[in-house]
Amino acid sequence: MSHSGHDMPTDHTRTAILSAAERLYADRGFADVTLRDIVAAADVNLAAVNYHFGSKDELIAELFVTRSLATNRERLNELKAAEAAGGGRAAIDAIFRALVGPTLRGCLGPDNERSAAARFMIRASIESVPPIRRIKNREIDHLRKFAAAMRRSLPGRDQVELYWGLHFALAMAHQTIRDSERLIKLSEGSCDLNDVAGILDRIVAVSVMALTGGEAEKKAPAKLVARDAR
Amino acid sequence: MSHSGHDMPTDHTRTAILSAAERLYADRGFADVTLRDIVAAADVNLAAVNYHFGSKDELIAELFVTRSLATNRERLNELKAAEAAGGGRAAIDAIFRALVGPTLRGCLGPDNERSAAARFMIRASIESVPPIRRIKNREIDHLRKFAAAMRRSLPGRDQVELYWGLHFALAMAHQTIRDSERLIKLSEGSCDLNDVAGILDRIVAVSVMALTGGEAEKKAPAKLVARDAR
DNA sequence: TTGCAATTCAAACAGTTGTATGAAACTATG
DNA sequence: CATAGTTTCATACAACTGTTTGAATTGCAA
Repeated sequence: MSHSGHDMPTDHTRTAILSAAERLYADRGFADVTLRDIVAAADVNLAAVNYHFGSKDELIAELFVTRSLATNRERLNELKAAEAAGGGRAAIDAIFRALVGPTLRGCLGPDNERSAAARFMIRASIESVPPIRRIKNREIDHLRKFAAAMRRSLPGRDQVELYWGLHFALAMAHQTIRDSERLIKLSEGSCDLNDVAGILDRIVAVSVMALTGGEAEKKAPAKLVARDAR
Repeated sequence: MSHSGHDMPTDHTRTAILSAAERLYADRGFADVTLRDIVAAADVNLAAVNYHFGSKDELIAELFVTRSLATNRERLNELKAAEAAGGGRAAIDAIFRALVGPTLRGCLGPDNERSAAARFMIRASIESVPPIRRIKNREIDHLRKFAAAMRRSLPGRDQVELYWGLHFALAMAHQTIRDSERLIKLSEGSCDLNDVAGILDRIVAVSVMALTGGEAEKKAPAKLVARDAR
């Protein structure tokens, strides 16, 4: 069989390249990972990359598209669930949780398979390499769905405030993943980066406060100050 | 004259290389800027880089060290001023302002000279290139001074909370600089990235809230919700 | 001017990159 | 078995990287 060759049940070489490339890119960034590094890690021939993917850029693009769709699906699932539970209007903290939870759990969690995938996405969001830049415009449309959910959740708020809240939530989550090393060194280990649920609570709580401001927090989204004692 | 050659009054070639490199690195990142790009922009000979700096890495290192010292000095000046004004204990919002203000103004402000310098520093904090990685450990010591100031400002707080506050403040500032384009696109221009003072107020206000939690905000650090109408 | 060091320059260097090639090895059908 | 199609492999290629070289050019002092 395999006349067209894009869905062989066990396309060993292809998947070996994909997972090796994802892990290497996640660990060392796009800049200093060469095709020869990838094929060495995957234990396949150099020409296999161009044979199966056409070019290095197309390999990166396929990696990014796959993971991007998976992450977006996961986030939207959480969002839909939250909106269904709230009868069309999700609580604002649930929206933030759906937005940053999947990536945060993926990057900081113990599962190493997911970790490579999530860290790859963080790399992709930072190091702007051409094949990814071309695709990444779709992410705006994805975020717009969260902005819409926030509008439904807090209909009174100025939209600008909502955008800033979204922006800050993503900022805190991404920086925590990207630069966790600095936080650990700075705090000399007293900030526990393994407590993913705690970190998620913390980021969500600050994001909610950024929106609800000094007002009485109506929904008691998370126990912020009581959290640190862990 | 010029026997040792490190302080010629008008070392045209050297400074031309430095400023061209800084601008290119700031705009396009370290990955895809070659020495030939730099010398073309600076309008000097290719060999000049190795003659004046020894190697590409040493050029990057000099650029980073210079800007890093300048930024740190600027931040510490603001911090000292705030602590002096408060009699040894700066207000927490003033500490945050000293921490993220210089970079934020430098990157988002209208001044193009400073802009290249500040955006270069952001690049350096993201794309981890070897010559910079070796130096960047000192930044921890620099941040420690701000952690100490925060401890003096809020002596009751758990230190872990302070570290997270510091971390989140930097996260919001950096992401705002790095990914301002996405925020503009997402908000369809309704988030005004030219209002640097407003953005600074906003980041400081959220950072303070992250620390002071749901309690009554004792110092009314900034008018958060009233800001957006501009 | 002469002489000498500092600087600039064009050219070439060795190494690495992504990609292409054509022969070999494999796979499964006739 | 034979044969056609797919996949692998070693190897070569052209382009580009940072760096070096040695000859020109400059600038200034004696």
